[in-house]
Amino acid sequence: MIIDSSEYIYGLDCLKKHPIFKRVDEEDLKSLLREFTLVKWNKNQEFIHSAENYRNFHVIIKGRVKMYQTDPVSLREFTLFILTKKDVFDIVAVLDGNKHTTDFKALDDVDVLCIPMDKARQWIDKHTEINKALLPYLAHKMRMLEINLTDNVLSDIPTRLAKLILHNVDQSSKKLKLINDLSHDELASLIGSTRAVVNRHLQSLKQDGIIDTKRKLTQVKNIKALIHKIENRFAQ
Amino acid sequence: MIIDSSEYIYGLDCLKKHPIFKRVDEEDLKSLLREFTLVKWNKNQEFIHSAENYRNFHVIIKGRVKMYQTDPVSLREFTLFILTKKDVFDIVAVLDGNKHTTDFKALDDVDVLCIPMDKARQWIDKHTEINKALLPYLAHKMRMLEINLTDNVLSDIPTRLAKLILHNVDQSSKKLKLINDLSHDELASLIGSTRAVVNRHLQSLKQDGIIDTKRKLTQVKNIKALIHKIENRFAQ
DNA sequence: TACGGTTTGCTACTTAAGTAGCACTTGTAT
DNA sequence: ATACAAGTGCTACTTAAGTAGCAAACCGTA
Repeated sequence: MIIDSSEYIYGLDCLKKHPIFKRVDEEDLKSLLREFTLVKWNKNQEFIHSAENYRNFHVIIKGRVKMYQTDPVSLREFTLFILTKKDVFDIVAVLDGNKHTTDFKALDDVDVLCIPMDKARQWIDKHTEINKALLPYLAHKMRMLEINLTDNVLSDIPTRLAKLILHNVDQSSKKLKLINDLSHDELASLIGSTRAVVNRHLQSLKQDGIIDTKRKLTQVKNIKALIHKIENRFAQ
Repeated sequence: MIIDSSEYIYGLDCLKKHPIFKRVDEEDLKSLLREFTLVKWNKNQEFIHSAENYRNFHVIIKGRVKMYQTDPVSLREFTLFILTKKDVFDIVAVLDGNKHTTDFKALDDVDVLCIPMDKARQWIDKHTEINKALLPYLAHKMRMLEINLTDNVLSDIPTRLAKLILHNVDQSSKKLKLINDLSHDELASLIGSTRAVVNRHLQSLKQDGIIDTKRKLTQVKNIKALIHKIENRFAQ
């Protein structure tokens, strides 16, 4: 990236505010930024793990990226994370050096800062102070994955769906964030189910007055009832 | 821990060979070891996350510890990891400082090195070189969790069970390790199912000549057929 | 405004996972 | 040696998840 270009200034501004990078010495940050490229992805663009251009490390500046895996037998997809502004990927592949069998897809028009894996690895190796920020970040992701795992393995589909919605309600505005405009197919992929089944249970939530749905838009009307549904699975 | 006690020598020996601690300067390691206590847990002893004595960080020296979560509604348990020699826990709680809703249970008689969470945190903060070993360790666990998640959410139970067995076959000896002597209840907890269902499918694997089971002992007889079962779920 | 692709809503059907219950076996402690 | 707890094998039953297929609604755009 060329110094003092508009991209450079945009990128530097983002990294300075970034929870992982903000404690890095500014000169080191600038040297790192020179290695980055600013890349724009179109909505719905996909990045399959077997592809060549895959071996990069990314910092999301704008938009959502879903990280998912596909079951080779059933061909069904499961979304591990919806990554957004301030997320980085794929940090696991950077750290252990192995190829990840994970695919990525842009859910919006996306801006990412992009750097080859081995350069990222070298930089981390030299600037070990970054580890202090990386470890809590990774720990947080790990914890989310554990919750995801337990919820999705032990609960039935209506409960998984209710939990998915509850976890994505903004506490203050009471509106859905991050997943509000996803299709039923995408929602199904988040809870390991299928379009038809998700639709079935969304209808049921709608009938109970708990949510309101329009095309690609879900809103919560009654959070208390939603929580009650999760906590009293057997009493319905 | 008292310097040069038999416990101390045992502990130092373990840490020196430990993938996470072996690169730490020996004097630093000794100072750390003085803060540790060697604790022995009996087989089947449980550690519930709400309990007080829970706020420690541990290094496993001997035996297996299962890390699991319980669904508060169905009361069914799901095993996230079977931790063993050279594993540490709970590193996530150390790193992000939040309480973990995870429980632990000793599957064998277990020896652990034990240190209060906040002391572990302080020590990591001072000796940042440990992060270089911690990050790949955490990344590896994360990757295992992702595989666990995708497998257990997208596959049917016979496939989950077959994958569980396959992932735990020792490539050279062809014998099951880590899970060979677990009850059907414990196996069920590893794939998010129930005892009766696991038993049903184990019988079917047995009838197909793929495995051989005795009380608390499972052996694989035909790995190729096991793999075939996983890859051809629909052609049976 | 007409077209095609995507998304949604719904019905009917199939199948596998979960549940309950019981008898039998095995290991361990007394 | 006996009693008891834990683990296993099995039957019958219930229910919810997945599948297939179709029609209507919606959106962008030619």
